Amino acid sequence: MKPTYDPSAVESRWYSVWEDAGAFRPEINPDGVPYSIVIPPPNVTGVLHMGHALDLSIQDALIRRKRMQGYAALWLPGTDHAGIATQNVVERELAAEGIGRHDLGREQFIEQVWAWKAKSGNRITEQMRTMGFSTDWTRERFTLDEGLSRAVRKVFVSLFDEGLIYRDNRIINWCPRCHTAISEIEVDHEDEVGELTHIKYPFADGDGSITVATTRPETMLGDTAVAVHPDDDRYRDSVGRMIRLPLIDREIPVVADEGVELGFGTGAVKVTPAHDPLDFEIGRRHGLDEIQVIDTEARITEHGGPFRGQDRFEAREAIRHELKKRGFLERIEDHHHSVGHCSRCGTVVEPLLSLQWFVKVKPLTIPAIASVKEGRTRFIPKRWENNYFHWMENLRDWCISRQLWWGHEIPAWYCDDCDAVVVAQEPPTECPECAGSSLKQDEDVLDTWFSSQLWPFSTMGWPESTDDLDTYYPTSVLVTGFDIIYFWVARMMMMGLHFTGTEPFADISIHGLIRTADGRKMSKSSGNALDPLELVERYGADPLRLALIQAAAPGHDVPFDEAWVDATRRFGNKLWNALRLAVEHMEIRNVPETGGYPTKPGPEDAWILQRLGEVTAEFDRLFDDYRFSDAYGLLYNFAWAELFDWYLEMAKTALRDNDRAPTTRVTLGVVLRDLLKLFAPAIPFVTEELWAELGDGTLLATATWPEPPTFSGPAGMAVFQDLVTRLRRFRSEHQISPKTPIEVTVHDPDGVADPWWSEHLTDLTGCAITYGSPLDGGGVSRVIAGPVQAFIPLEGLVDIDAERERLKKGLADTERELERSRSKLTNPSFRDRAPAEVVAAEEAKLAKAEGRAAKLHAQLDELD
RNA sequence: GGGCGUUUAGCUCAGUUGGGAGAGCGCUGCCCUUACAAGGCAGAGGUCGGCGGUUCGAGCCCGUCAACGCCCA
Repeated sequence: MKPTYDPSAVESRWYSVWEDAGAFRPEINPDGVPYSIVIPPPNVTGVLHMGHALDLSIQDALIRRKRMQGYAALWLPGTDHAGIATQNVVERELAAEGIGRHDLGREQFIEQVWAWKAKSGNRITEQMRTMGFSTDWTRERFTLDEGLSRAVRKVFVSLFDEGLIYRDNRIINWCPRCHTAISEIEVDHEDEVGELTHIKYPFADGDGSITVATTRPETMLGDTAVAVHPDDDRYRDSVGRMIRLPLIDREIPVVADEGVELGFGTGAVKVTPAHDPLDFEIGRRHGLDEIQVIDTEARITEHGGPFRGQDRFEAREAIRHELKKRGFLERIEDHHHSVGHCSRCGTVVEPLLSLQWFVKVKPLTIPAIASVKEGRTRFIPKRWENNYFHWMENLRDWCISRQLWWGHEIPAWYCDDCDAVVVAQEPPTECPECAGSSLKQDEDVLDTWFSSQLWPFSTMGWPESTDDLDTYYPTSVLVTGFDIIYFWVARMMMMGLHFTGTEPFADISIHGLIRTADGRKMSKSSGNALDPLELVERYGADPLRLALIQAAAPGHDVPFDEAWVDATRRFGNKLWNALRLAVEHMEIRNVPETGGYPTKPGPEDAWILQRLGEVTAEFDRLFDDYRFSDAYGLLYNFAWAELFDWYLEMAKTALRDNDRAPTTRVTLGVVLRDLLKLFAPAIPFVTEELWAELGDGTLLATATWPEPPTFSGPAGMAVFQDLVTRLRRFRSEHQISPKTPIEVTVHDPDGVADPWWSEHLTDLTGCAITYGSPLDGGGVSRVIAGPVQAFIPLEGLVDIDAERERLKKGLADTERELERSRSKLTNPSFRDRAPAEVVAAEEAKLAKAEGRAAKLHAQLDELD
């Protein structure tokens, strides 16, 4: 074994071994209880980012542990087709060659996208392999696979037949750069300082005017009314009068509508039904014309008169200028408001009146809300369910059609002869209304989320009735970031319940976002994003995984500091060397994969075995509660602070004794084995490599989960450790070199010290130990550990005054403890009301402190 | 405006049945002890945001104020 841990050497070796062994397939545990997770499918265009790394590290830990526990554990991988993102990527590549997608035509363009996917689409899955994630690649899925596409068509048609999908003219969010409609939640609202333009709208009869305020003066071209609140006294007399729209000279009415916000601007608002959702509703209520003045390129249409052809922002300035020139502009003031941007490309979204397909979501939300309310699916941490409820309860219909080419084509056909709309899973040959054969399919595709909302069951074969669907659906847990609870989790709940009659997952484990060390959001554009693969190169995949898992408290954001990866890599080195000590210097090899615990462990062996049992139980409890960071924190500290710092050192001593060596060797073997097993779900590579050195030739990835039997360690262990620490501190405080021998007489009136102590004490503290009566005299001091005292002749070692100071400091500390205990115990209501065991514990504490104080007093007297 | 969250050691954060505050990094002193100097040993450092309340007892429960953050409108 190399003297230092080299992650890259270790990590290149194991992935193919595991895969070849079929370790990632649930069939490896043919009799196991099913346990399943579907991966949140990353974009096929994407590369692995820190968020994926965290999300997948958690899932891998879950699935690897369950696999070791004997479950038929399925972790199903795959990617989604990411409609807009992928189309953008390919269009950009073509643009570099001077080709637009319309030059190619739809069919050829789609071929290009598939070619691109074949070439670069597996990048993220390669990265997943580098990270060591144990997904079952034989079940890999893609949202555009034939089976998943069939599921999409089936769902679309069913929802249409049930009246839950409809086509209508409504205001949608249009991205003028991506040239498609997007849904509400694909719009990012950002607060911006804009300008509120106050415009004078004169009455048509020439008698006075009404002032409206708007952040978007360019939309006035499409105004078809001015609206005021019916309760607004200021405008009571204006309602019903006509206004002559400036610049356009159209006559429009003043209407009263409760949708007008009383406090905003002047209380009178211009109404542009074709370009604002609220105005649209007002328009429908009052039968107003809907005049589209901005087109899909965000340019002014022919209805915009002189401004026709101008970009919307250009037109805004031009219109302001013209209004001012003609005396209609009253004033412009700064105004904070929120502006919608396309979450994909950042372009300001344009609300447009447009004919699109929608899902009527309200009926679907009801069972999805009930599932969580009634606990059939639970969020972890629980508080995230509030966000879920809030969103579900305020959900508006979902615009699902996208004006893209890459995606699932909408299974709707329009008859040229009779205007019938045919929605069907397979292309119809003739129109069911008029029997005409001239049918044209809808040109749009569906929102990518429409297919990924089916992911937990479409990947398992639905709508076919497959073995996988029977066995692994519903899934056990969904692990994801809170940022896609709306996009994905909520919709999977609705669809799962509606189409399979069951919740798609029992638990939803929510983790936070990875942020930069100073708490900011990582983003490609600001250049502050850490690349997980680069971190893997520098520190190793295992250290990155462990750092992520340990840093991520449930549901909280993680300000990620690279220093953590460095720390976990150093832990890896520590682990490496602990195993190297055992294997190479203690010749512990061929440890059996399971069992093998010693029947008659020595006292130090029994101690570490007891701790192993306690830590394993606690680890399992934390892990089962999805508290991964706590679970691995516990294990990390057990390994380093107890096993390595104490037991390994004690084992060196025990191994010199031929009588004790065999059980110590056995103990060390099984404890290290179980430690490797417990760590394996988080750091699979290095643990597998170390097991190859320590073990019996089996694979750790498919080994059984540890269940150590109960052991009972020596009662005096805590006192022993306390004594060791205090003797070391004595050295440290007096600056006595470790090489300077110290003769210590240990006095043990209560008989807590076992014979095994002395050799360990010598090795751990460098003190020569004799048991005996207290040493008297001024030249002697002592170290006190519980009932045990160690007497140390000071001659030639330490200065008496320095020792007096040390003792006084100890006495002061003890007296503070005494004071605290006494004040509690003298309080009668404490004795009355606190549980008996708490009172007893406090009394024991007091007695201990009193004994310690008395000994310190005695010692100080003797020194004087 | 509504909802959620955060405020604990110099920094970043844990702390789920209320019973004497923890980790990583950083810092101080000593030590190259043949597994590991990517290390060992010992240590310093906290009025757990402020105020009030419940309780024998509050980082933890309740109220209130303040600062910061996220989501939604």
